[in-house]
Amino acid sequence: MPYVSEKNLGRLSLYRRLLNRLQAEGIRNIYSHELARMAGGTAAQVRRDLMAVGSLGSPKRGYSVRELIESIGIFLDAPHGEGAAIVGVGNLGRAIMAYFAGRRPRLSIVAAFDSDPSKVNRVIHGCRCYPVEDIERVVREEGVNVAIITVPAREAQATAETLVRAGVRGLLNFAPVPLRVGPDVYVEDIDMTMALEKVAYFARRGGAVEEITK
Amino acid sequence: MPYVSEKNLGRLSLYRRLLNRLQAEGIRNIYSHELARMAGGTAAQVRRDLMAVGSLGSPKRGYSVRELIESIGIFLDAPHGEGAAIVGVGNLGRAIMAYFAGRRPRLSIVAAFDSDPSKVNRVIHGCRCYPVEDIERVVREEGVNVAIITVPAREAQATAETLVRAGVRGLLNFAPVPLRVGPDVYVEDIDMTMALEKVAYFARRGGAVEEITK
DNA sequence: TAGATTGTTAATCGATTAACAATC
DNA sequence: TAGATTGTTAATCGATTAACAATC
Repeated sequence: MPYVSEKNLGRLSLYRRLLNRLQAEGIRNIYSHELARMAGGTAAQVRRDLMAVGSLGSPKRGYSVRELIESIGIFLDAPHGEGAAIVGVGNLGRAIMAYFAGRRPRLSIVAAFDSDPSKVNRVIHGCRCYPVEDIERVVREEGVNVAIITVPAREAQATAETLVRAGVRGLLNFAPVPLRVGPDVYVEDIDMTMALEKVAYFARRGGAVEEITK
Repeated sequence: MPYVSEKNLGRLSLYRRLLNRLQAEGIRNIYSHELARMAGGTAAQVRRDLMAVGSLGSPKRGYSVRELIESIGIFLDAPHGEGAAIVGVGNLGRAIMAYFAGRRPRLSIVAAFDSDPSKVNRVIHGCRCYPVEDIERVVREEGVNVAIITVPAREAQATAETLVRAGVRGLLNFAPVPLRVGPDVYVEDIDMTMALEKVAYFARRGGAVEEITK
């Protein structure tokens, strides 16, 4: 399987969503420059990205929407679907659970954890909430490989360590602190404060600096 | 004022947060390699980033924590503070309002908008909720320059256009669609689906690919 | 065929990393 | 002074962009 960079991968995820919309509209074929316009990139970049997943375009008809969705799926998705855990069922945690609920059958949140006894054992957005003491047991039992961290900053590092100990190898971190984990664990940070400060800064400076996928 | 890239700027935002914590602990000076370890980067990179804001380190004592916080602030913050608007007061919108509520005096959410009449005119997390019809009026009156978009995907583009018409020059977009705006408007996308798919992919591939600020 | 698009290679660009003299 | 750290320049790296022959 070929190597793709993080940026490539992000764009593939975006392309798939756009392609799904096109398919729903009954569109069967698409040229690289059309997809580029929708995604906010260049045609050459789209072609390069698609090459990475083994694209099969033709100069006459461009790419088959159906085939692209399929090959991106083979590339991106786990063969038999994947279940994620979420730790921290506060405002943000619940919003994220609602966001992902019933959206992607191949990548869904299958277990939630919180230290607050009043939240434990309830079912929130269709997902059972366990006490944090059960992280290791449930993660192992469910074979969970990725987790979302939405706990307060001061608990984030300990939470990450518990998850990694239980076998998690990918973390999506919403806590505004860098996590220290081993090199075999992939961490993606979503730092909303940083994002808003960036927006405010560049808005003052007069916009520009086209951002495609970041 | 010197130019900094988006990545530079993001790291500055992170450094400031780390420095604030150090200051609270009574630490007065710090070396580049110490800050680098906390932020997950290299000492050389930290020095380069700090140079951009006019750092004044000394080989003997490193950098003054107080001075760094001050010069990053001068660089990052609007001179007289800045108010942001948020459009879409659903689960995610409310969570984000809670997240930013009372946290940063220099960058706070001052107005919320929703099309649902049952939400309009209520005060949510200390912030008044207006009908979307009032966006142009309120944004102009409050001098709002940046906005957060948490509306459903199909409404995102129209929302962005309304905001830009009202004078907004920076958008933080949580809707999973690329926004088409003029080159004088800065857009930062936070795409949670893409983020989770990336984590799942690289977790399967066996982690690695150190991410510092993304 | 003619013409637009594809796959692929070469040139460009920008950011990170390495190196090192200047400094306290 | 000796030694670690700083500011700054040069080398490296990787990704994007431009170019173009091959294709339908």
